Amino acid sequence: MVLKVFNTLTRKKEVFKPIDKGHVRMYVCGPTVYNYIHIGNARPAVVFDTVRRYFEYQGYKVNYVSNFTDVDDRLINASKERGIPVPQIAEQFIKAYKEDTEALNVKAATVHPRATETMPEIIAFIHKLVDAGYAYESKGDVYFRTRRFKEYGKLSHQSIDHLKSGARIEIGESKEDPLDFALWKAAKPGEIKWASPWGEGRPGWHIECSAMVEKYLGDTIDIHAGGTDLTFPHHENEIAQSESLHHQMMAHYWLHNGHIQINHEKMSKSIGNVILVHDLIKKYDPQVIRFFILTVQYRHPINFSDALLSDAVQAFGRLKTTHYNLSHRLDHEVSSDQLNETIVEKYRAPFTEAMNDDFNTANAIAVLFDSARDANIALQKTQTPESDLAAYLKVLTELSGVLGLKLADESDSILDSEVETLIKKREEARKNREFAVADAIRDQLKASGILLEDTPQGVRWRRGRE
RNA sequence: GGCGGCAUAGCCAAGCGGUAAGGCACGGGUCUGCAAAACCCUUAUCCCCGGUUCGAUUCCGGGUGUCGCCUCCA
Repeated sequence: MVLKVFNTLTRKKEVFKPIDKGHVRMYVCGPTVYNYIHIGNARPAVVFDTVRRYFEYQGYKVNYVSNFTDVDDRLINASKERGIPVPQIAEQFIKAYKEDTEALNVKAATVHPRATETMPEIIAFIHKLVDAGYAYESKGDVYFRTRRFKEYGKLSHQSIDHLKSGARIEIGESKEDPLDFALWKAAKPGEIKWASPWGEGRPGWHIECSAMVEKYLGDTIDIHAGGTDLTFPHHENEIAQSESLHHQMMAHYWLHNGHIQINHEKMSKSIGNVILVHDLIKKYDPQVIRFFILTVQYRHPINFSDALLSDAVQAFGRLKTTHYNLSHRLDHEVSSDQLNETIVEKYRAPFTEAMNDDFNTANAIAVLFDSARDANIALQKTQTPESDLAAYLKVLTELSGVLGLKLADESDSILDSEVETLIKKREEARKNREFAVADAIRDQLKASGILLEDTPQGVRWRRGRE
C-alpha cells in the first residue's frame, strides 16, 4: 500500500517518494497578517496539518515551514486606516493566528518565518536574479522578466500568450512587459521600508516564499502547498524565481486545497460574507469546525452554512459519545493492558488505505464511524471482554489523533462535588423507586448542562452537546 | 475567450467498469421505571443524449447546469 498524492503540476495522482528517505520537507503558504484569519485561511491550515500528521503517523520526520507575510500593501493600508505601525498590526494578528489555529488543533510549524525577518535572504535572492539577467531594476522597483523563464505557466497549465491578456500594468509601474511581476517595490513616502541595492523599499509578495524555501528547506523540496487560488500567479511566480536560479525543480509535489463557499457563494469582502475563525469558535466547538473541514476531500470546494455545521455537531458528537462511553465502561472495570490487536488492525488498515489515496479524510472518517458502530454494539453486551473495549478505544483515539481531532475534553472529566452529591442522591432515590425525585434531579442537572444516562454499569454523565 | 473543477437519496458526502461507503434528518421497532445513549429496520432507475463494453454512476463524445482561476484572494 503506497501513498499517492495529487500533483497540480502533472494533474495526476502520483506515488509519493521523498527526497530523503524517512523525511518530508514541506512548505505551506501562510496568511498575510493584516486581520483575523477567516475560515478560508483555516482550511489549508487544517488540511495540511492533517497531511503532516499523517506523514508523522507513517513514521516520517516532517520539516514543516509556513510563513507569515508581515509586510505588503494590505498591511500598509491597514496601518494607514488604523494609525498603527505595520509591525504592530502584524504582531497582533500573528498572535491571533496562533490562537485560532491552536484552537483548531493545528500544530505549530517547525518554523514560521516572517518576511521582515528574512530580508537579507530576500534581497540576496533578488540580487542573484538580477545578476543572472532574470530581473531588472526600474525606477527603484525590481521586476522579474517572466518571458525569460521558458517553463512559465507549467503549474497552472496556461500558455504564456493566454496569460498575456490578463496581465496589466499599474499606474506608476514601468515594466518591460506586462507579464513581469515585482520582486521589489520602491517605498512611497511614509511607507515602511528596508534598504536595498535598488533603493529603499519592500519585497514583492512572491519572493519571500522563494527565499524562505531556499533558506529553510533547500533548493528542491518535497511538497509545496496552499489554496487553489495560489496556483496562479503566486506559485507560478515562485517557480519562475526559484527554478531560473537553481536550475532544478522547486518542489516535487504541488498540493492545492479547494475553497470554502458561504451558502454557495464565493466568500469575499465585497459580498460581505467573510467568516472569521475568531468569531466562529465562539459559536461552535473548534473541533467540530476541524471535523467539518475534513469531511470533504481537500481538493473539493466546501459549502459552509449554519445548517451544515449543526449537522456536523451531531455527527462529531456521536464519535465523542462513543469514545466517552468506552472510557466510562473501562473505568468501572479492572483495567487491562491487553488489547485485541485484531480489532485495532481491522480499522487501521482501511483508514490507512483511505489516507494513502491522496489524503481521503472523508473515507478515513467513515472508518471512524464504522468502528464507533461496532464499539457501540460491543458496549451493549455486558460480557464483552475488556481487551475488545480497550481496542475500540485505542482505534478511536489513535485514528482521530491522526486527523487531529480531539474526542475528549478535559472539562468532560471534571465534576464538581455539588453535582456529584446530586447524582448520589438520585441514585438513592432510584433504589427506593422514588422516580419523581430522581427525575427532578435529572431535570435539574440537565438544565445546567449535565446529562445523566443509566447503564447496567451504573450512572454515566456527560456534558450536553452544544 | 483560455484553463480547470463539480453534478450521487430530504441534506452533506465517498465510490469511479461488475447494479451504490459513511454521516445528519425523517419514520417504524428493540432496550429502559421513564429517559438518554445505543442497536435493528426503512429511504437512490448515480443531470440529459449518444457511443465503447458481456456489463457504465464509473471510460469516450456531445449537451445542460453550477463553481472557480486567468497578476498580489486560502
